[in-house]
Amino acid sequence: MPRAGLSRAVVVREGAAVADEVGWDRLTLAQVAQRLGVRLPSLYKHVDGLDALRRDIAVLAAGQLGECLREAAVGRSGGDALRAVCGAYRAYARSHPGRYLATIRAPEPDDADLVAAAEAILHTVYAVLAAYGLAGDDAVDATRALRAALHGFASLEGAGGFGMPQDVERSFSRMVSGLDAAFTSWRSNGHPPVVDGASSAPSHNAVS
Amino acid sequence: MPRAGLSRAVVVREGAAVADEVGWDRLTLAQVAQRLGVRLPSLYKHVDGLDALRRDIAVLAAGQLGECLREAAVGRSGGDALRAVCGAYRAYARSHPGRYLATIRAPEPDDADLVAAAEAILHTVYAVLAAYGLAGDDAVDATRALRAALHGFASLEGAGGFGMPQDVERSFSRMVSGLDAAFTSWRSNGHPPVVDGASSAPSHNAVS
DNA sequence: CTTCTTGGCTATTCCCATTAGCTGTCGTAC
DNA sequence: GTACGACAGCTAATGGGAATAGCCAAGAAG
Repeated sequence: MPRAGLSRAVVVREGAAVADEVGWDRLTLAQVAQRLGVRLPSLYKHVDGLDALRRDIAVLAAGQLGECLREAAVGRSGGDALRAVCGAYRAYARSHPGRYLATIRAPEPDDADLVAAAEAILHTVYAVLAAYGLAGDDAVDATRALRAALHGFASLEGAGGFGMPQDVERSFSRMVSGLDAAFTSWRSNGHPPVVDGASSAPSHNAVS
Repeated sequence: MPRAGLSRAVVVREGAAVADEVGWDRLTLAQVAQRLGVRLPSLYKHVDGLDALRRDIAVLAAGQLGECLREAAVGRSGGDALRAVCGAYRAYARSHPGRYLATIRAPEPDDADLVAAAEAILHTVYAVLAAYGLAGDDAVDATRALRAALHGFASLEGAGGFGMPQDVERSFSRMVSGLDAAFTSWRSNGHPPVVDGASSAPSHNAVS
């Protein structure tokens, strides 16, 4: 019975690799064990089951993503920084699709490590937005819009949702330009309430 | 052995309900069968397994979402229509979280029904964008940005990603206003390439 | 060398998806 | 009204993954 030299870090790293290759939702302990040349139950000596492994991968990924964003932002500001951060975000999502999806799940409030990693990302984003003169509630709204646009783009791209032949790079570049323009004139006035679909007209179809 | 009166439509409807309640990724044939008062293998008389059920739910959901968007857009134009459509999109995602996620997966090109449902949605979006004078490649880019923003917002909201106390309604309204402004001045010039995170600086961390 | 810790193992249980084959039911033809 | 055939739902069985319990040897500590 030669020792395999496992550790939590090794298992998590391999789990992240598996997630990137087969997809976040198809991540399986069996696959991780096989690739480590070990029987499945052995993993339980290092990780508390599949859910715990997912959480650990999320911590790893959030840390890596945060580091990528920080490196992209450093030394730049304004639209320059925004472009760099957006590009780094998309690059990470493309190169590590499994890890990337791991970063989306909201952390449990009592999960200190994951919360810290998420806050590091937020910190970089706030720094970028500060160059636009945004702070407080304005910054919160802008951050949400930025995250939505970036995550939506990365997520749809990863799911193969951009089927049309037009250049995806250009679409992304234009979206980022739109964000830049929006943040440049990001004032709190004149935002009429959005009409809710359900109340805008009686529904004839079977949506319950 | 009293007949349960099942049919493909009934199974798919119940599957959609289960997906909304327990989550798209936790959808299980066993749960659907139990709620229909039937043994699991009986479902195979109406549906070709779990993957096929997921596809059928996707068709159902895409049709419903498309109908909601169409109803929201009818009789409006410009920013008015944009607001209504965005609101309807988010309302659907909130009220049917499981079905909603089903609509994201890109349809197989040979899946006529699903492609048709997706194109119906696209048709409504194009109609809205036409009021901004957008067509051709401009419309494609704008559509991608719109879908990214809407999907990202809905997805993050559904995942509990907006943890801060600030009003989410207002954040959404402001994002839609940003889209409106962006589409109003959506010209094809002056979009410098986005800097890729990996090439912007040597990476010190272990991202592979 | 002895001892204790512990990493990896086998064995087992449970749950879900899937397939094979049986049987009772219901619509239909006569 | 009865016989028949299609078929809906069933039981049984297989395979795979997650998780737990308990064994046993490797390797460090003394």
